Amino acid sequence: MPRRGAKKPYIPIDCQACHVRDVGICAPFAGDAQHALETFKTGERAYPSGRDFLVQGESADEFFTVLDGWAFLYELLEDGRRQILDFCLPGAFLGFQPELSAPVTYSAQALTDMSVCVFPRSRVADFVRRHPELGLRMACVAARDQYLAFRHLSNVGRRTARERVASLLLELFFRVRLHSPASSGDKIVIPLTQEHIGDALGLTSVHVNRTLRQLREERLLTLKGGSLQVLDPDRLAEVAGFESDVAFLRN
Amino acid sequence: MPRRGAKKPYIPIDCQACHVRDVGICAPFAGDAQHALETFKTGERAYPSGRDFLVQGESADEFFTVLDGWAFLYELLEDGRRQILDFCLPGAFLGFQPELSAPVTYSAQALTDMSVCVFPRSRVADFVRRHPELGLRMACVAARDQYLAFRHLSNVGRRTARERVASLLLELFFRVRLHSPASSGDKIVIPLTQEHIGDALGLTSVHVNRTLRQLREERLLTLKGGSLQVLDPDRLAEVAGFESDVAFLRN
DNA sequence: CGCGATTTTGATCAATGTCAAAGGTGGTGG
DNA sequence: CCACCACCTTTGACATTGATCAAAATCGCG
Repeated sequence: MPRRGAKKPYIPIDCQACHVRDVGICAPFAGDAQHALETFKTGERAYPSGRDFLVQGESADEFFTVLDGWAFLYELLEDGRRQILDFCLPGAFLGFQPELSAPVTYSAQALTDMSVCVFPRSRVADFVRRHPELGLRMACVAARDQYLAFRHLSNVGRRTARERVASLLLELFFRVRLHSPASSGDKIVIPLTQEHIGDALGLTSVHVNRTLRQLREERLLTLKGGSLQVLDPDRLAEVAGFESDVAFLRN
Repeated sequence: MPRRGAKKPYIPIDCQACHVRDVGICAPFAGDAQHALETFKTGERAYPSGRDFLVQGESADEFFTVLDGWAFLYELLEDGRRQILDFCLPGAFLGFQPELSAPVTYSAQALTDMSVCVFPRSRVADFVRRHPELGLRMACVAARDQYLAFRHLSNVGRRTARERVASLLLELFFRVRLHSPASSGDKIVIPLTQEHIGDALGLTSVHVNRTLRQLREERLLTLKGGSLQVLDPDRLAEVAGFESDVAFLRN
């Protein structure tokens, strides 16, 4: 159980300079409207790798946009089994709850050192009243997250281990390349252990390992030391059972 | 593959009389604000049991609130495997998309004869601008749906067949009793086949059957002819691995 | 009464989990 | 620079869950 400690101090920064300003929750405030957003956000904050910055059942009075680094959302069963629900990359919006004042329904842990943009729950209703675009935008972002959760559910419920692993890695491959301008190569950095992959896919890390070996032996991909290399994207997509649509790409 | 045909004619009705007016998307318009909603909704519509009223990949220019009856959302893999994503009861809001003009990302099928309230996508942005509460509300409802999808994912990814079946049936038991005022007894109507249950839980209908037999033999529940009787809610909750929280109840 | 859909059951099989141990790897302190 | 440690990966042997295939029983309904 990773330590949880005092919150890092806030580091206010202006939205104009933000590299995820056109993405997620912030997209509707392009250009001149951006100073409005600055009145809403509380500031920025950094979390070290491994930190649980949201804990299932505890109350939180803020939500976040990821600025840098990776995180993941997860649920823990009583006996310790863990299900990873989603991987969060820069631009992801998280911590928003069905009831604004209710405790959080999932936990979130930093996978790398990361920084987030912090918004106060207490002022969201008021802010949305003055900027209705934000409300609609949050609904759209939530709908997209639902879509991703549904895809994830289909993977876990109806696909084989092989298909699941191929599907997750390919999806992450595309998502990362979308965000990193230096996205040319067939290699990305992916800060996951095989245990993370297993917990996301409903598999044992041991079985993930065997599956990865198989995919490696077929020269489809390489996963080693936090670096994923996709050798044959087309054939991998076939294994993953992707239909033509790669629509989940945008963020 | 169920038939899909001409749309049923619209049946406009006033919101004051609506029995789900305090629920889902409509909740913020309680009382006098309700006539505003009436200017937004297009009308009502009926679908017969078995009808696919949303089809993955097709475009739709409307979204819905369920008024009566059950539906389910699902995804189909190329080879016919089906994953049921969610069961929709009266009050459920569905069909809203990450991009307002994009095609639907899942299919929806009526489980019983049902009626829905229809909203036009084309006017939502405009309406939200005039009624910001709706935007926030949609975001909250979407967040709740995400919570349910996450629970579902944890069930499928990290629980045994026995736990999954217990968990799904207990959840539906509570959800139904919440909505039907005559919710006293230990018996509810549940229009699912064992195949539906399997497709929701990532199991074979054969295995669902064996699991149900086991639960029946332990005098935990009875599922027969569309009627679910929960004989021992507490012990069933234990099997399902529910923590104390039954927070997912509200709609 | 008869038909199609669903449920039930048995026999067998395949995918994935469990347990255990042996390599690797990177980081830290001496 | 080395030794050690914690954590991760890899592999093997074996156990178990749930899938598959097939057939019978049952049910709802026209």
